[in-house]
Amino acid sequence: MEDQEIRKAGLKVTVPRVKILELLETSPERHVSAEDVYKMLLAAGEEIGLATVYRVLTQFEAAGLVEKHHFEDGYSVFELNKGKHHDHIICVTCGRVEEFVDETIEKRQRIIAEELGFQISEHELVIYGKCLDKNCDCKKRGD
Amino acid sequence: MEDQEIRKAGLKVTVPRVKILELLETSPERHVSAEDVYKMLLAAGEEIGLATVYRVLTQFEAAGLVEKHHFEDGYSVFELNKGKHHDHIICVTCGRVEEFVDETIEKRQRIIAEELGFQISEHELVIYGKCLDKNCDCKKRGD
DNA sequence: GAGTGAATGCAAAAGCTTCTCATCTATTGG
DNA sequence: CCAATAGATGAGAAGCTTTTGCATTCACTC
Repeated sequence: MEDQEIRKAGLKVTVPRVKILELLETSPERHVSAEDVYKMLLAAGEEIGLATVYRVLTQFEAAGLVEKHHFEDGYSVFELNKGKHHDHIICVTCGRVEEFVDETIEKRQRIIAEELGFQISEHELVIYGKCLDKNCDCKKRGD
Repeated sequence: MEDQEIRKAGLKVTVPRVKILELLETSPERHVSAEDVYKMLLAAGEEIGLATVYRVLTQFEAAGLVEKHHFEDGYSVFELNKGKHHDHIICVTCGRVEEFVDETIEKRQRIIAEELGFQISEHELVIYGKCLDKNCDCKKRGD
């Protein structure tokens, strides 16, 4: 299970690494900060230091197991790498994050980069807006 | 000149504000960090505190005079608001920033937001890549 | 030109993230 | 199964960017 992925990444299979990977795979919220992970581990009764959480997430990122994003709040969020690229749309009211992929946008980006003489290594598109879903928690709470 | 814009923003016309706005208008690099601004002011012989630079830039942003962006390096960069929205492509080698606008991408974003039930307030698209321009400083330096 | 509310500078503090280092642990070979 | 060792961890210190508190100074109004 998780052990193999960690081993494949060239890392020793340790309790913190297994627990963090497990947590990323089972968390209801895919996009979590290091602090979130730390708190969830504490809540689950795991004694794992915040520094370790940062180290492990960084290693997982280097190994391609997770992706790191910089949304507008100043801290980073991590998510399990599902293998397929996608962009994000975030509700400025409730913070809900939705993912999407649009081949038209992807294609235009490649064309633009070429026109400007760049060789794309990656890109990050984030749309901010208000989610209009009546059933969203932020509507029920009225914030 | 600058005085009017500052006054229009509902702010008193002070030396720090005028100097910072001047600097943003004349700087060869459009995208600057607070630290950059601070250092440029020092270099120009101005005695303006870093805290003031942050405060002024934040006020300018609130007033719509400048825009703040979060690229991948952990700190924020500011640029003069020219009025028309644009996205960025950044060279991961030399840090050069180019701006672009693509109506196709803009349109797709509006459609995606609508489909997902969001009302767009803003968005940020950043493409990272290597610039292939032989004349770019980063090529000449060979980094 | 005086009065007042806002702006500034400095230092301290606050977030997030990384580093240091002593201690502990997973892995390997015997 | 155990010892040796390279690597991992935890706790706190430190680093960076950004914000805040407060006494002082300044811009605008009358």
